[in-house]
Amino acid sequence: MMQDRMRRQDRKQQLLAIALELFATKGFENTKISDIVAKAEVSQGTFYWHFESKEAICLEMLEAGRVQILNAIQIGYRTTKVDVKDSVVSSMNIFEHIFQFAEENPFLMQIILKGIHSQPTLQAKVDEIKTDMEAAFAKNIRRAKELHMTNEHINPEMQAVFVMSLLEGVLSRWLFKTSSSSQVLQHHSLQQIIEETVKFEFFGIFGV
Amino acid sequence: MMQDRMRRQDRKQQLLAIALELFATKGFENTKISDIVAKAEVSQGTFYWHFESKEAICLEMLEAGRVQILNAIQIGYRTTKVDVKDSVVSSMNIFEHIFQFAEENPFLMQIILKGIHSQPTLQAKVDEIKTDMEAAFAKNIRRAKELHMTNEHINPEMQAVFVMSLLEGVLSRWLFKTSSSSQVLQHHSLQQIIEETVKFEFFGIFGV
DNA sequence: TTTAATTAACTGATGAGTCAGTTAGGAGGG
DNA sequence: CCCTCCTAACTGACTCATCAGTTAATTAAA
Repeated sequence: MMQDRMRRQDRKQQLLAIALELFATKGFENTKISDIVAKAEVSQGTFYWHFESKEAICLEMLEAGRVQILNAIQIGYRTTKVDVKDSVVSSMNIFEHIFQFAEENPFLMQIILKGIHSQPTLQAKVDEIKTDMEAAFAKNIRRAKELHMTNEHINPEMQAVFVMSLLEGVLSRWLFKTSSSSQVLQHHSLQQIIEETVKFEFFGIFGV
Repeated sequence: MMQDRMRRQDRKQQLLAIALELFATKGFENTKISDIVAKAEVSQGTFYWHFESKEAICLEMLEAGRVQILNAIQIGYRTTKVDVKDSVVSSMNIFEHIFQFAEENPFLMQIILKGIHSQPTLQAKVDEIKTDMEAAFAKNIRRAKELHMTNEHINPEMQAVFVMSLLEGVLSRWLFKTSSSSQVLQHHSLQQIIEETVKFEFFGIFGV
């Protein structure tokens, strides 16, 4: 038929976008190349003209996502903190940016949060992204410690693990609204969720 | 060959144990029925005499695991709390029991933490287990609130989300030692990890 | 002699990746 | 402005390995 021939990059982007959506909604294993090409209305050969393999397209979109996410976090960090209040505000900013990013890129975030445990190479890439995010948090906490805004005895790397865990858990439950688990977050606005999470991050269960 | 014919339950348990290990280490998708029966040194037909399908064996072992986990949590709860200190100690107990359980049942915990996102039915079962765990946490926090040991304004269900997120994150990083991500926990004893986590749970980043 | 437990060879669907051929559309020459 | 010619982009039917699940025959034990 060949009614709409595209420029190389356009078709590639189209296939990447479709694959991203299908991988996120149906899962990597349950997405056939034939599903992707059907949605793009091209033949299977076209897919393999643009991409080496099923793994290759996934790796490419994860790498693109990694860059985007780190960028979103960096933006959130652009605040000079001098006291506890600033620190809380800064943390809120980061969470807000990440949640906003997740809202704009739900498919990417779903893939990262679920992982692709059946494919070691792909899971390694997912882990790389998570590690990068955690490192960004650690850096921020280290800075807060240097400014004597936290307890002297804390280990920033360990606190980063806690913060990252918190983020992953809350983001998952917020993003996978369909899931039967944890309807709690449905009754709260995004702003409330972020506020409560950051409050917990700083003051724990006993609150302020 | 038929050198060792077993009683029904014995063979079933053997296959369940082997499947559990393989599903945890190689993943559900990457484990063939032929892998399972090879390790058990029986033929493929034997597998299907004991189990309806690959999904069925997995569902059965998840249900068995669910019962065990909830039991482990209940044990941890057997403390009467009257003040903040008791509450912290109780929380430590629960975490200790769960970590101990995870140490004794690493394969089960690995499956639950990773999820089986490619199989909706199985993932639903995993979600069920997580929801049950979260509900157990919520119950404990609700009790603490009733005893006026927490801020009046907290939402126990939401706090449970935070605690569960914390647990999932820390447990994953502790259990998947091989993973390149988060070497931090390697430098700490289990006791230290639990202590730090519970401290964060109650007092947040600013510590005591 | 019955039946619970097992075997080994089989089927059938599935889906990633291949390949020989086809066509749109732009570059360059006349 | 038209006519080649080239090749990037594309087609669709094909291959081939893989693996969940089946079945008819066989055997240990009660």
